[in-house]
Amino acid sequence: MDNLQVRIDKKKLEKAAYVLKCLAHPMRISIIDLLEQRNRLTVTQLQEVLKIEQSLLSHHLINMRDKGIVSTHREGKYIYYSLTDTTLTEIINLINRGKAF
Amino acid sequence: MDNLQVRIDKKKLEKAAYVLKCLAHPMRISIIDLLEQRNRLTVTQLQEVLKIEQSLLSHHLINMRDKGIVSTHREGKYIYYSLTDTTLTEIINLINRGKAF
DNA sequence: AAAATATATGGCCATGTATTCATATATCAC
DNA sequence: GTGATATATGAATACATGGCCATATATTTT
Repeated sequence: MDNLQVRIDKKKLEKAAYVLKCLAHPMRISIIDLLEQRNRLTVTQLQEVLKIEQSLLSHHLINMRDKGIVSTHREGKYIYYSLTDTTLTEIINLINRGKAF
Repeated sequence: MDNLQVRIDKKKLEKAAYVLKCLAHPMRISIIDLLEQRNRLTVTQLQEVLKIEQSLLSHHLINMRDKGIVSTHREGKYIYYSLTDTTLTEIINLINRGKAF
């Protein structure tokens, strides 16, 4: 009568941890919040709001892109970033309400 | 006309990142999944299912407790762990569906 | 009280992450 | 093409984290 087990398979656990690791940073949460409001933003636009160094922002964005959280689209000299998955904003919204946060 | 800004205050951003960091690990996600199923479990019970070294599990649990994700209750020689916030399981459920994961 | 069981703690090491700085590349304006 | 702007990259460093081992503490059992 002890059929307790983890219901999420190993691959999914690892992917989830991998992506969550990416959410787990104030600046990246901010980026998600901003992209939720505007759908797409350039690095410069993000930089203006976040007031951080260009290369640091770039590192964060590329980190997020590598993990599939955001996608990019070039238009001339600008590169637009946008969210790939609304799940992310739902998570952020949950966090905004949860008492553990 | 550029009233774009981060809608989450700094304190909350930091707390959220802090807690998310804790979710961002396969073993800890597993622990949350198990606690969702049984409400409360001892370290030994978790250990049996997870099949990991005792001290490692203890480190993870204490990490989670420090971050307010789980709470403990001693009964004799056993210590029961349980989730403090259903938000966490909602997040795990979202992850299980989100395409980014 | 001694032994057994359950859990926590602390040191160590390897690895991962965040940040900064300097530099590279791509595109645009002239 | 030159210079300016937008973005990425890579090295260096500091710091955090995960895992392992040995040991400590608390409680129960004998």
